[in-house]
Amino acid sequence: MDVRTLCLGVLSLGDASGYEIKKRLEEGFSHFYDASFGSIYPALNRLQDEGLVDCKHEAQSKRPDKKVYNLTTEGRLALVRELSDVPARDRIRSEFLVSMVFADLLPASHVAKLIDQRIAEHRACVVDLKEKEDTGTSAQRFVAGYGRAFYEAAIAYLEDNRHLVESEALLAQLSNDRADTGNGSGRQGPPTTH
Amino acid sequence: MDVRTLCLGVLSLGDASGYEIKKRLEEGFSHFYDASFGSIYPALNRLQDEGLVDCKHEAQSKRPDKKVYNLTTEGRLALVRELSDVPARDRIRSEFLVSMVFADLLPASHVAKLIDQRIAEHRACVVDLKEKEDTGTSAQRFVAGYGRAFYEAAIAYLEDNRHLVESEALLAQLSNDRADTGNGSGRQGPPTTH
DNA sequence: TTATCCATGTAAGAAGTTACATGATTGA
DNA sequence: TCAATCATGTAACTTCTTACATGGATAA
Repeated sequence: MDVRTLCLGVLSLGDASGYEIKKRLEEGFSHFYDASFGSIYPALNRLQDEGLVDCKHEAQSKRPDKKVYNLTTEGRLALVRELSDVPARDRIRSEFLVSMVFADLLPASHVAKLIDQRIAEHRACVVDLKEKEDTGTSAQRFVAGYGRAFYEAAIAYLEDNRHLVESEALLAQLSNDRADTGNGSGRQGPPTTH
Repeated sequence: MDVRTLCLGVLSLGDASGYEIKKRLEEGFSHFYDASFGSIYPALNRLQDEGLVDCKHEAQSKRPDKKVYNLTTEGRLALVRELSDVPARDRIRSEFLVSMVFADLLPASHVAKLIDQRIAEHRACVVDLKEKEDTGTSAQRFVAGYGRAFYEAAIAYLEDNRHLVESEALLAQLSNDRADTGNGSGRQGPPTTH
């Protein structure tokens, strides 16, 4: 799944310019996909070369022409073909979770702050998604609800279990404080693997 | 957060070769990060050039030398510095959710199959993570639990709400069947934006 | 006998981001 | 006056993946 397919998808919901496609992605997809202008504009030009989209120029005063794209029949077929493929597994890159794995290398207060921030962000996402559950197609509401279910579960988990990483970080710190003559690490040696 | 930092992180849990780093990432991080050999080996060489890791060659019969890396003091500092940065937002690429947004372009049976598969995959993940909650550091168990909370919430949501996309797909199909004289799309025109 | 594990590495290519160029309009 | 919105586009760069090269050992 690449930016091209994403553009086709957005266009299947209504004609749009590159600029508008970006906006609609931000509104409807930002929780699980995004794309920059630097990838959208070249993608649209290529889609047009390949006959998957059509484009009408709308002259504007003192601004570049607005190029409003629409799906061709071929484009719609290409989209359906793409969506019919078995979807690749979700790819998640979470720096937050990486930080949590290594929480005992960080000051306990920092870990607490990271978790506070994360909970606040997730609460904001819940509010955002609640609004979206009142708009769009049934499918869009379904996806918004899915997102909300995730954020709410994450908030509950973090609140219930944060002590696990916060107390560990605290212990590691104490151990570091005592270990001024040590190797600079309060951690135990490597876990015996195998 | 890049592969380099990930390598430093894994090494903070114990010395390892590039090959072993890959294995440990698969075991402990695969749900929210991954890396291929093609990125790990060059990363380790660069880290060594920069003095962030050290390396001992272990001769092996009939195989390339095993290069066992360990963090230097500088490397440990670099890791802590990296983890202390405000983490970037999670990046999630979910082809599954994209397919769900456009569910009404697909046959209802296909949508049902996608959801069945997804639920099965998530159940497998839950089993996998439950095991991990019995091993590793407290922080690793915390992260495994976080993952499990997510998958369980996702399963529950999909089971409770799948009818929203499945019936929509069915309706769209019926509408398509009737619209043989139309524009090839059973969809309504673009939603009025603004 | 076929596949998987071990073990490292390179090169080509894909796909994207960031930063820039251009520039009027509008709201705080 | 400063930032944001609208509007498209290019070029340099980063980062990662995929595929390949090499090849013995071991398990199904």
